[in-house]
Amino acid sequence: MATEKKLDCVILGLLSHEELTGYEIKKRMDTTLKYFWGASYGSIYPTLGDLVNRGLATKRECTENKRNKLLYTITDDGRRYLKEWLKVPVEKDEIRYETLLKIFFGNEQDVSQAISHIEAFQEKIEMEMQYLLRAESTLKEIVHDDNTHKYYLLTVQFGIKTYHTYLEWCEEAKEFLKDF
Amino acid sequence: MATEKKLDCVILGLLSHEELTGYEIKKRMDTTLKYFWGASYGSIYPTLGDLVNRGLATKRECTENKRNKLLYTITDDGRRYLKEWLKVPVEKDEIRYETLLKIFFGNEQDVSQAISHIEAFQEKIEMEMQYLLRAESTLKEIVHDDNTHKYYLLTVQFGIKTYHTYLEWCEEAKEFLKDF
DNA sequence: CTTACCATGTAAGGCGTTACATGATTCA
DNA sequence: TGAATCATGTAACGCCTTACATGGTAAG
Repeated sequence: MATEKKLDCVILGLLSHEELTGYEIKKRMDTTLKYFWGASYGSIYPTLGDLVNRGLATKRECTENKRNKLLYTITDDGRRYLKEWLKVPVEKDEIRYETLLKIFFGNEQDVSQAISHIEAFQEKIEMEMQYLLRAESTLKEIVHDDNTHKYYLLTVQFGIKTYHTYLEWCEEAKEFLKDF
Repeated sequence: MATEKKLDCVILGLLSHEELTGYEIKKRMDTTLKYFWGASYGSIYPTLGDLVNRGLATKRECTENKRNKLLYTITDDGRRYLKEWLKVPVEKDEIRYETLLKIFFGNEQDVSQAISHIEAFQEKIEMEMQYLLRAESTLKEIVHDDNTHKYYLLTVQFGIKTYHTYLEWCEEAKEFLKDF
C-alpha cells in the first residue's frame, strides 16, 4: 500500500465516530485538532468527494433546521482503510514555527523586535490554552463514565502540557533578552 | 509587500552570518533547524538559484579540500529583505503531528497499538534530545564571551523544554492507558 | 574496492492554500 | 436590514517532496 494521504485519514477518523458535513469537519479542524493538524475548505471538500468515489464514505442529503446539508458517513471499506493506516508506524511529525525562525535570526533585528515576536506568540498560546482547559474539564467528566473519549483527552492533555511549557519559555526568554 | 516565501527567508537568515553551499544549508536544516523547520534539496537548490536571480544573494565557485563548491553570499538587498520580513508579525505557526493523529483515533485500534505509537514517538524524541543537550552546553560556553549566538541558544532551549514535556506526557499517557 | 559522505541538480506530480463565487438563515 | 454564521464548492497557483541522475573523494 502506497503512502496514505493524511487528510483522507483525518477525515475518515472523524467520520469513524459520527456522521458529519464538510462544514462540521472544518470546525473540528479549527478546534479539536487545531493544535496538531489543520486543513482548509479547499482541501476538505475535494477530499470528501474523493472518499465517496473510492467507496470509503457515502454522501447523503438531509435537512436540519431548514438547512440543506450533505452528511458524510464512513463505509466498512473506509473503516478498514483507517485501521490499516493506524497499524503503520508514524512517518513524519513536523513543526513549522515561523516564530522560532524569527527568533533564530534575531541578530538581524533589535532586541525589542524579538521580544515583540515572543509576546505575540505568548498571547496566541494563552488564548488557545483557554479552549484547551475548558475542553479538558468537560472531557474528564465524560471519560469518568464513558471512556470512548479517553484518546481525545490524552491529546488535549498533550496540548495543555506543551502550551504550558511554551508559556514558561516565553517568560524565561524575555528575561534572558533583557540582560543584553 | 506580498507574503514572503518562507524558504527564501530561512536561507537568507542562514546566509546572514556565513557563506554557505546548498549542501551545508541542507545540513543546517537537518540539525540546527530540525525541530522547528525543514526543507529538502529539491526546494533548496531552486530557491538558491532564485535568490541569485533576484539579486538577494550571489554565487561563487571555490575549491576546498579538492572539492568544487558553490558558495552563496547574501547581498545588501538580501539583508534588507530579511530585515523587512523580520519586522512583519508572524503569520502562522503550525504543527503536523501524525503521532497525535494516530493517538486521537485510538478507538479504532487496540490499546497496545496506541502504546506502540507513543513509544516510537518517545524514542525519536529521546534521540533528538541528545543532540539538543549537546548543542546547549556548547552554546552556553560560547555565549559567555560572544553573545551573537544567544538567539540560537534560545531556540535550542525551546526545543529542550518542549521535548522534555513530550517525554513526560509519553510516560503519563502510557500509564493512563494501562488502566483500560 | 566499496561504502559512506560530499556535492549539485532536475522533473513529475501531489497536496494544499488563497481567493473567488454563491446563497440561505438567524439575530440584533 | 445588515452582519454573522451556516453551508458548499471551484480554480489558479504555489510550494514542496520524492525519485531520479551524476560524479567526486576519503577511509577502512
